[in-house]
This record gives sequence, structure tokens and C-alpha cells, in this order.
Amino acid sequence: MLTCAACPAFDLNLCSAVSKVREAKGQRPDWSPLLVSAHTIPARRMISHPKEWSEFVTIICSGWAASSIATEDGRRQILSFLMPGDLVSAACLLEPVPGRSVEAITPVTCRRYRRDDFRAIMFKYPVVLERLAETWNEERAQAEQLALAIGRRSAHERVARLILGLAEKSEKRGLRRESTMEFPLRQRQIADATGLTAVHVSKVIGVFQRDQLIKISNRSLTIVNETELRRIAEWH
Amino acid sequence: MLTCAACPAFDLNLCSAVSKVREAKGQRPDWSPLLVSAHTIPARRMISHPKEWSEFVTIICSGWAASSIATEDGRRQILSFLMPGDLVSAACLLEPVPGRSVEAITPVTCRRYRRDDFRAIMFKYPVVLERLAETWNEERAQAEQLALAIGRRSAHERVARLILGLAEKSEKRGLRRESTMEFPLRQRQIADATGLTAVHVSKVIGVFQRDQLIKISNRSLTIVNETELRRIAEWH
DNA sequence: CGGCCCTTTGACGGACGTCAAATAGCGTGG
DNA sequence: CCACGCTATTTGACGTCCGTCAAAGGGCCG
Repeated sequence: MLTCAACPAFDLNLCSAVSKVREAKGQRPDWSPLLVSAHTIPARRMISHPKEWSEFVTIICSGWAASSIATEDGRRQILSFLMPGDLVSAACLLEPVPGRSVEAITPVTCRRYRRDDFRAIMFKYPVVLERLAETWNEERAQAEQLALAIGRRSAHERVARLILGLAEKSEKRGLRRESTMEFPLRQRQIADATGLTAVHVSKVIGVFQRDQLIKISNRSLTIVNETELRRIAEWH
Repeated sequence: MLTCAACPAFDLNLCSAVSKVREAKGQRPDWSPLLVSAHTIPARRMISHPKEWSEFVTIICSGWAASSIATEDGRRQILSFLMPGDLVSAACLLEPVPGRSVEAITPVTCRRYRRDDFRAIMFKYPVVLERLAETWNEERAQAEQLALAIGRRSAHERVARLILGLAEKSEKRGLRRESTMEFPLRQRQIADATGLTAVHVSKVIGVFQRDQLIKISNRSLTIVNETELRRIAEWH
């Protein structure tokens, strides 16, 4: 796999498109000059504000974050959890998308790139652009599946699916050993991601643990009975 | 406004990007050879099936349609209603997105274009591509707002917002006179779009009509008290 | 040690779902 | 034009899932 000098996490996601370019044409865009700055953000701090119309593109290098939108009176919906290698919204690669807030769950390290430089490279390498379109479609499909889940699935289904989805995502990034993964989410955040309340999430997770489906301790989660969890989640 | 010989509806949405191209460069891509076929589809018929991996791109020329996804056991979520000028998913302009079904609500006329030809033109005119990215972002934002609405808003809010959203969309396409618009939706479809049941939708709409907020008759809807409806909807 | 947030648990309530029956619309065919 | 059958809508009674409120730990950090 291709590594980017400035930021290894960079490769996990977007850069794989770039590596395709290189393989195809024996050339490789140089990302390094794009880098503007690296940051460390403590847990619970905002990474980007809803009204911010930033000229930068941010990528997560370590830690977890949550991307969310909210109603005027403060009710919140988390749209996705971000892990190392995720762009803080691929959608705003080309133009910034206001209205969304991104909050660090654990301490997060991230890097910022200048949007304009990004755009230039995007348009220069059509393969990158196409890969980007793929990513867009995935994100969109995920938002739509979220709407389906919240609108039509029970609380148990939703929580089970969230856990399986995060497990799958962790696995892809090599952040999972055996059936155990880091799991820094507060129940409040699970609630905001599933359209439930924290109290109800606590009850559902309580049932899951009593039924020996999962075990949670020390900010880490083990899937004990994956078969049954999948059945509850109607997973594939 | 630029008109496309083959299909006037074409201009309503995507073609405005093309007209920008022309203004900018004094040139205009010729869409006509792209056209493959025109169709008329009766109400309640599927326009595209969930498993269909079509090589065509479809655009609605008249009538209403609903784009939806479903769980394995048949629970359904309508993601958006399509009106004349809408692409049957802009997301699948470049690559087909399976898993989605699109169903005619009224009789629909539509036209199909060959996807590959489309791609070629897209990449040839970067301005079109950028406009397309905008459309993607809008669609995505709408999917996200839908998740927020279903997860965090009450039934009354959701239904009121759906009505206002459709009114706004109708207005943009000149399909609305005074405060009255065509409204061919069955309550079952409203339910599937808002994550409710048809029975409950009936009750909510009953309240709205009794409170003189709206009037529905003959498949058309009049907004009587827009101020109050907006208040209920928490609209802007 | 003290304060704060998180989690858990229980009691209770409400919003919405389910079921059922009556009515209204609407297209079809005689 | 009416009869028929289907589907949509309306309404009421009732049930349940999930929210709200409250109180009691538990964990974490200053």
C-alpha cells in the first residue's frame, strides 16, 4: 500500500484512489505540499462548527469523532462516527457544507489541507475523481440506510446494527482483534445516532449484555454471540 | 433558459448546468443523440427495480414518482418524491446504485439515456461536473435532514415539513398556483416518507384540516394558514 | 475529597402502532 | 348508468414501545 509521507492515515481512505493512479500511470501526485497543519483536539471538543465555512479539508489521523446535525431547538442526530482515515465529510471536499458539527469523542489528531489545492488535484486526476464519487455514493447510501433504520426498525434492531456497523468499520481499519474493539461511545451518543434516548439505550444494552450477546467494559466492546446479534439486527 | 430539443423537462434540473457552460464558453453540448427512448408508465408501476443494474439514466418528464428503499421483511422508507425534471437518482448518474426502487405515483412519462454517453459528457465539461457535485450535496443533505426529522421530530412536525417541502419543490417547478398544488400522494406514501403508519397520518392530517391549516380535495392541496403550518414544522 | 457526568433502574405517561369496522372513492365491467 | 369490488380514508378502542422523570450509585478528574 502506498504511504503518504505527511500522514499515514491519509492512505486508509482517499489515498487508495491515488495509488490506483500510480499503478495505472506510473506517476503519483505529491500530497506533501498540500499539508497545512496538524492538530490535536481533546475529547468532547468541536472539530468543526456548524456555521464554519472553512477553506480547509480535515482528515482524522487517530481517535474517534462524531458528525451530526441538529434542529433549531437542539435535538441532535449523529450521522456517522469517524475513525482514522476518514475525511471530515467527503461531501465537503469540493465545497464546504455548513450546518454540520463534528465533535471529538476521544482525543483526536487530525490534519488540515487547503481545499483549493485539493480541488486542483481532483480535477487533474479523473481516477481520483471517480473514486471520490464512489465514496460519495457510499456516504449517501449510509445516510439513506440510517433514515430507513430510524423510521422502520425497532430500538433493539437499531442498536444491534450500530454495533455491527462499527465493528465492521473497525475491522476494515485493523482496529479490531478477535471480536473485541475499542468502544469509546457514551450512551448519549449511541442514542443520538439511533434516534433514541440515553435511558432507553441503557436498557437495550443491558438486555444485550444479560443475554450474553456482547460485553462492554473499559471502553471496549466484545461481541460474544455474533450470530444472534446479527439475527436481531437483520444484518445481511 | 436553454431548452433541450428532445425533452423540455431535461432543462429543469441538470441542464441548467449545461446552460452555464454555454454562457461561459459560447458552446453547448448536443444532448439529442444521447436519447435512447421515451416511456409512459402507468400509476403504481415500478420505474426501476431494486436489483436492476441498469445501464441507463432516467429522467422524469411528467408526473410524480417515489424513490424508496426497504428492509428485507418489506418495511419501506421513501427517500424522496420525484417531479418533472428530476433524475431518477443523480447519485447513479455515474454508476448505478442498486437496492433502490422507484415507483410511479401518477402516470409518469420519462426518458432514458445511455449512462456511458453521459459519463463522457460529464468529464468533458468540468462545469457540469461541478454542478453535479452540488446536486449530490443537496441530495445528501436532504437524506440527512430526513434522518434527523424521523429520529427527532414529532409526527405533526414531520407531516407539516413534508407538505411544506413538497410545496416548495412544486413552486420551483412552476407547478403551484396561489397556495394550491397538485397532491397525488396516498396516505400510505406519506406514512412511508415520514416513518409513520397510514392510520396515524390520517389522524394528523385530520387535525390539520380541522384546524384550518390545509385543505385537501381532488388530489390537490391548499395551504390555508401557512404561518401556523410553518410554526408547527419549525420551518426555517 | 468533592463535583460532575455517566449509567442503571423503576414507575409512570404519552405518542404512536395495531386491529377492526364503517364509509367513501374509483375504476371496471355489465 | 348502475353494480361490483377493490383500495383508500376515517374513526374508535386498545396495546406497546419508547420517552420522561426521578433517584441512586459509579467513574473520572480536578
